[in-house]
Amino acid sequence: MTTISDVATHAGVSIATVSRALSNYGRINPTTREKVLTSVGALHYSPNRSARNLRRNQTGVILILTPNMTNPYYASILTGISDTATLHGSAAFICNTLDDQDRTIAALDRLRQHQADGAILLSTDTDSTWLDDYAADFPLVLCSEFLPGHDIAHVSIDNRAASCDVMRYLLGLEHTRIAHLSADNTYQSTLDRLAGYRESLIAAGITPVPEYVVYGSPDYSFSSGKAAAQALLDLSEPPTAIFCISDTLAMGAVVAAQEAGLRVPDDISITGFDDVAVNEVIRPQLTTLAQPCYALGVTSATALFALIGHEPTPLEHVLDHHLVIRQSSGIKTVRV
Amino acid sequence: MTTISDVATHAGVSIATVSRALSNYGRINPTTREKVLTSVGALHYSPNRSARNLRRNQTGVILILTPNMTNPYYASILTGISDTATLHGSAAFICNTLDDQDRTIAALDRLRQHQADGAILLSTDTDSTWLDDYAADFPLVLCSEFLPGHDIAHVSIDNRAASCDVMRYLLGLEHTRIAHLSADNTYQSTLDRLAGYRESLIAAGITPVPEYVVYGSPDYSFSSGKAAAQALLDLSEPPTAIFCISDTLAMGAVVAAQEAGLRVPDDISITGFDDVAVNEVIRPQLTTLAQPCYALGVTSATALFALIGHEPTPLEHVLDHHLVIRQSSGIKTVRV
DNA sequence: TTGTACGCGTTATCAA
DNA sequence: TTGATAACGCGTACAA
Repeated sequence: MTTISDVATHAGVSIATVSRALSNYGRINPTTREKVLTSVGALHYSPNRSARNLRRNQTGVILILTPNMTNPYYASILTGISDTATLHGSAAFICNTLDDQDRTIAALDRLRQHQADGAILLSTDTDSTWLDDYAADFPLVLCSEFLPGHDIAHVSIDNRAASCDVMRYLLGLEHTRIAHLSADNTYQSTLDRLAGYRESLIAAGITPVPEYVVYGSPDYSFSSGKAAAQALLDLSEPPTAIFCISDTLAMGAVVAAQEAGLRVPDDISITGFDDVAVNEVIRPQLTTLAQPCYALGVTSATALFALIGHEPTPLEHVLDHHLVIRQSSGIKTVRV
Repeated sequence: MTTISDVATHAGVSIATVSRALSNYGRINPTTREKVLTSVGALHYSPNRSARNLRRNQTGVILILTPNMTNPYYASILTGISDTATLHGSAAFICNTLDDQDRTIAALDRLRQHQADGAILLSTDTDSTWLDDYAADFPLVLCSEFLPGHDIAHVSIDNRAASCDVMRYLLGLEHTRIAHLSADNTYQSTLDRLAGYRESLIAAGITPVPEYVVYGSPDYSFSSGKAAAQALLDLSEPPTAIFCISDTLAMGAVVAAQEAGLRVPDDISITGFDDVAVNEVIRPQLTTLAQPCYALGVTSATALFALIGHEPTPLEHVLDHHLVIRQSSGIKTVRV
């Protein structure tokens, strides 16, 4: 293990000089600096981060907590965060929490242990009130999801408005029997999308049908989407459009419709949410509400570094969304 | 920031006693121990990892380097690694390298900087000879891919044998015009699968047709698979079966075939590789060669911790694979 | 059984 | 412009 004093000896200077040469702190003779850097190269020296962190009381590391890597929705967000971290001279390390509270807490405890400067959470159930304790003491940003009424910084789209956009589109296609394929979790986004759905129906003068609201699994699995959609199609008066709150659920709905002998979008319209990359794989291609994933990542990380640097930053960041119209939706046709 | 001496003061003992109470080092009076633990709880004390790491010269962190999070193939591997790390009292942090050499090197430099005890690489191009330098100095394990002829620990299946299994299956279905949809990278797995394909043809007395070997993008993208498959279907004598070296490529091939008006598997058989979870989404469901992803992760992590602890561990771990027969393949039928 | 004191490798203050 | 030196918080010989 080569240390700073090895370099000092090799270069014939003091450790203070080596440190200065490396961190550009204070004035230093360019010639000395060169000499030091040569020694650094010759000895393959890298500063010991533990020692540096101990002294500086900061780590140059941020943590990203994600419930599952399977969800393609996170891919661009993670890239956005990583890129921004690099720009700030930090590393972004991802922790796979698998939606397990013990793992989540274990990861967040790394903050208390001075092993990371801050953390970004990629999913937050609305009952995670214990988060307040961490947010009070450490830089924390919630990405995509957040806890209303809590003073924790968060970045997301306006899910209610986005939901209304989807509904405006479907209503414009003359659909009146519109179902909502939600998920069995308490994410704020889930609640907001449901609220937007209900509001839009009422605003259009349509009485919401309770049977038209069904739920997939908490993690939006394909099979749960398929099952929930099948239940809808088995109704005596099935919907002519299904508004799904994730692309994976929508894929399940598409397959359910096809297996029921229905053509998408001729017989039934199906829309997704998020616009994940896998969408290109499924046929028909999904009409979906696109989230600005990369920007969500960048914005979250930027806010986090502001918190870390004790710079002012708003508690709430709302990013723009847009509807992407593809093949899985169309104007309502009369059944033969 | 509460430190060990705060706890010592609060408990009315010395810092040595606090340290002993926490790390179970040496003899300590149970009563004193209780007293200390009470103070620890009251003060919400957590040891400063930087200080501890500096002193112990180890971090309790391993790094996982992954080229892209989009690839569902990695999901179970990552879980296997994380679970094993937890068992060893370590945390597994994931670095998104995006297949970028600078990012990869930056991540690996964390080892030299004493910010991680070891690393697992989830993809390795065969020209990454600079890896030897790191492997010589630090615990390193290659998962799924490896560099033949280099002394770096690795865990994978026998790709050549797996390829032969796929071919034996297709040949048993009486296919003779079998194409190979490979990828434009130099992964050892890619080369091995191609070798198994060629060998099997020759062993079956079939002369390999150069036009039947086509290439998708280095990262196995859906669209590249679709394009490559289209080229195959445009041949004057198109294949009756396409052996793809990834599920994503196979999905592309399926769509290409369908758009060309072919039925899968009636008109053409298509097989994938890996058996990633998204497979349940695509119809027809893919026949594919399943890799033991979770076990690959567990085995890699176990080997890494052996290296970290200077325990003996074989350089090469070969895990079992198996063929999963689903809907995308069938017996060769005569075209009408 | 407990406490004192040194050192891990840095950074940063202060004096030269 | 440089060097000596005191922290940073913890673990652990060694002494008590």
